Amino acid sequence: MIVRASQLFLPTLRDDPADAEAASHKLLVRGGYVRQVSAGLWTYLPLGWRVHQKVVQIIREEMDAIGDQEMFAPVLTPAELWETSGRYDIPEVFKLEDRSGRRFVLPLSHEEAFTFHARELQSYKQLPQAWYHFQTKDRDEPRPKAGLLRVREFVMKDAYSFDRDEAGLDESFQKHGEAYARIFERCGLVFQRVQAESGLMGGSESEDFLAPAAAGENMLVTCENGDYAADMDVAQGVPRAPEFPPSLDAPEEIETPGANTIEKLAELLGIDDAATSKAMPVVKPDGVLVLALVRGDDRLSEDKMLSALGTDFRPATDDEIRAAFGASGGSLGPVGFKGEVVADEMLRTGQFVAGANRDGWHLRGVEAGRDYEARFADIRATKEDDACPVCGGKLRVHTAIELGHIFKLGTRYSVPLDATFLDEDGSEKPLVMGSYGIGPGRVIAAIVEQHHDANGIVWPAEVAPYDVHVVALQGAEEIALQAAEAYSADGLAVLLDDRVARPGEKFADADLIGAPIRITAGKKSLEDGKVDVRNRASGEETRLAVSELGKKA
RNA sequence: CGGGACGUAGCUCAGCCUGGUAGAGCGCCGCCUUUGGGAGGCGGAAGUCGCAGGUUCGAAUCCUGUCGUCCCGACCA
Repeated sequence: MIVRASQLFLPTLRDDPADAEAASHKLLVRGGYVRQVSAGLWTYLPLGWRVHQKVVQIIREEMDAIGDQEMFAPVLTPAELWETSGRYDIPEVFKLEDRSGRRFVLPLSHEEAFTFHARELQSYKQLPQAWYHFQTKDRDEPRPKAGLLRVREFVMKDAYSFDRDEAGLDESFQKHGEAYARIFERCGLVFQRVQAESGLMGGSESEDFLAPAAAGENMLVTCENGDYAADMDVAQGVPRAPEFPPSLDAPEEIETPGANTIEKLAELLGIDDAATSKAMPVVKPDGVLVLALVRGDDRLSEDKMLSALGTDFRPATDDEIRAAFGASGGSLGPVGFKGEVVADEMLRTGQFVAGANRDGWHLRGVEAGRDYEARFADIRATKEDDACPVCGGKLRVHTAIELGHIFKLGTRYSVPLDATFLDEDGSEKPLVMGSYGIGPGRVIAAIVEQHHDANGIVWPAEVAPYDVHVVALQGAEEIALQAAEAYSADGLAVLLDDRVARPGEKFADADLIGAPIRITAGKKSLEDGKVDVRNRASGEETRLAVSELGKKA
């Protein structure tokens, strides 16, 4: 196939768009791949849609390879299904009505619709089943960002598996995880498969596929030795051991004027900040105040705290703090606090400096169990330079893009939507479900984040919009066309730049667009019948006769 | 939803502080010249300065409101 640039809607831009910061955002807009319609709403222009279709095709092939069946469910979904599943009141759900007032939602994923169809599964003999589709998802995101990375409407490949039991689900889950790894490998991505936070809506277990990238929204923790990777929200790094001062038989009050941060406190007392504790009062939805306690050099992980409490929470207000402790933030501690204390595991042993619940005073020698009672849980956030829980190596933290997420849903949807089957023993059981999602648009953004240079995009071969970009310089149009035809005859997609433009402009656009191979036909070609073949990624260039071109070159 | 920034030509921006005939570069159209890394010349088209009020003889400029976009945070099946 040969496409002529002179006929193509390919609006490349010389300048970065003013509102872009992420590399993928800038380059996809500049390269004429996508355009923004409104916040979080994007049109794929011809080149962008070609890349999207390539990613879709890779996903389709790998899903089909594990036996998943492609189908297609509507976007518009009756509200009742969502009320039944309990997801109708999620703030991100777009809601609308038809002319007679019947209510609908625009799904943020299709669990309800697919579970609705799974009601037609009746016997264990039909199981397992796995179905998928590529369909538009709408989400009323509070803050779309970074071009294609977080949008309000996008195509998602979402798959749903239906098994008779947990063992079957484990198998389906594993199969999909392996297919996902193959998909991202074929897309040329560097990624990590990690345990993820299941979230309030999810089931029992979930895993993320994270691609390290400068513009990511997730935090990926990896070991320098490559034997540990986890999402920051659930990572269990091992912090260094504190240098404790000599132990005391009982806590001792000490005046610490102005020391309202851990930094100032450690400096004032001349101690290791890891030998202090930090108190953070939080309030549960029922109004009960709980004291979260972590080591002075640690930060509270809100996700872990959420799991430990089993409920949402918010920071306490200054008034609430004063009422409960008789002191202000900066001098708070667990000793004497009449309420629940959730302390990080790191505070289980040792004596720490803690706030005295008296402004300007602290206690040293505070020991859990002796001086206060606490429920222990892992509530500290893992941080850079923590030790790897597997090998003790150093942990590194990177920003990363969530490429895909696979969930064990269990019976989260089959029970409320009454999707059951008859098992071998004649008993009626709910289907055991998994769900598996990939956003091709986000995959594209991640590829660009990982594959670009100062001049533009450097597409991995399997997802490039065109395999070959032929630059026809003035006078060499005929030989350029021959070169294009040589590749096209081998089944490759060719972009032929036949525009009336100067060489520099064509080269710059070719670099920006990022096809793997660039062919240049110029006046030298008229003399020797050869063209320049340039590798976009390496910059290597060779001269070949037109007769030598094609897949082999 | 909290904090911040920005809305002027297709794009990137200046002008606003200190009110007085709307600007530049790139792009676009025509002609000429040039042609292996975003050339040059001449001529031309193109903006109700986001929108609505207000102040003023006069508002892109000052004030108020509102909408939009981006960034940080919260949120994120």
